Amino acid sequence: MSETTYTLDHVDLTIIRLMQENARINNADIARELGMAPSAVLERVKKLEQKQVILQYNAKINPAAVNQKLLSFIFIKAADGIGCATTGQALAAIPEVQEVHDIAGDDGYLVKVRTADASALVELMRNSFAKIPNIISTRTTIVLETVKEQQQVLIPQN
Amino acid sequence: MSETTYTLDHVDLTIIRLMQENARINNADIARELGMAPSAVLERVKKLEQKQVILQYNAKINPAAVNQKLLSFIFIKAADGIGCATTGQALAAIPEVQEVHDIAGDDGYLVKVRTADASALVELMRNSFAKIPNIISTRTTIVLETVKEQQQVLIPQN
DNA sequence: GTGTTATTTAGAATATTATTCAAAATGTAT
DNA sequence: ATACATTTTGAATAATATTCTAAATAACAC
Repeated sequence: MSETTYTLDHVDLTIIRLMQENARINNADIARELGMAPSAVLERVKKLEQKQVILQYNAKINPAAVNQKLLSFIFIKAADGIGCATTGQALAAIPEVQEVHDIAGDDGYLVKVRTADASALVELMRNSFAKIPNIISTRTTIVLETVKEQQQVLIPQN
Repeated sequence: MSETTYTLDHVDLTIIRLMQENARINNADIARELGMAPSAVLERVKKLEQKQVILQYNAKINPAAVNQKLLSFIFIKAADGIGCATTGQALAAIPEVQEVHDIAGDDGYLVKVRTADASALVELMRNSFAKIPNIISTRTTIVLETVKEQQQVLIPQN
């Protein structure tokens, strides 16, 4: 047990909903919202962490503040065999790469990358991407403006 | 003052680095790492929040645990005029839409969407996307497997 | 350089919050 | 209904955040 099938009740869902919006909310505030004791909330949170429902708590940093102003998506065609994840792994190892998705269609990956600017992107592609053997081709899409970017998932009400 | 240009020193960067990985880290632990007093760390954190360097604290929820197993990227071609952000706004208003990026090239948006499954995606496109006037065409890419998905930004060492 | 002012930090005191734990309550299965 | 397991409560305790004043440091004018 303990991984895929863990049924979340109303209490769990409320906790998740609140913590998604503010990971530093305290147990008393959650407890108030739910009409239960803080210690019980703590138990729930611990269980949610253990069951890997809550994966991590992270601070969302303004990319511009740390000089990562350019966001790009890169489609990568790879010569990997079926089920061979080498290229994906190599891409994931690059710190500037935030996301690597194996996509349906043309044996490809969709990669999300943050760099300071266009020249830093070029440099990254020359230095890091070019070193990955199985990459056949890349197609880069530059983001002009991000209208919305949230990590939060839609939580059912129940 | 207070928005774009706020220079981050070594202390700020260390705080950011630690909080990115664990938003619930306590001030004493940060202080220990930095060799300074917890109260001083608190001041720094407050300032980083105020300056919008730290934007939010959020819990990363396992999408599968809340029945959002399908991740898709959708390219959307829109008939918006230059600088007209209506379509982007409309897309951003959809709860299943996690990201909306205005991309260079073909007057388009790249949208990241989470749904329970393929039929829920179809339903979402019929019900929500189809109601947005300026959308000319869409091209959907289904994610088979996510190799990496992090929100964390690369922090310079300084 | 000196003096002046503003900003940051340290450290102790206090307020909040997390955590523990035993007992009560609730749920589950037989 | 009984037995067993799980969850919750509420009070006690531990840990942490927060406040505040004085000291230290930095920034700046002269």
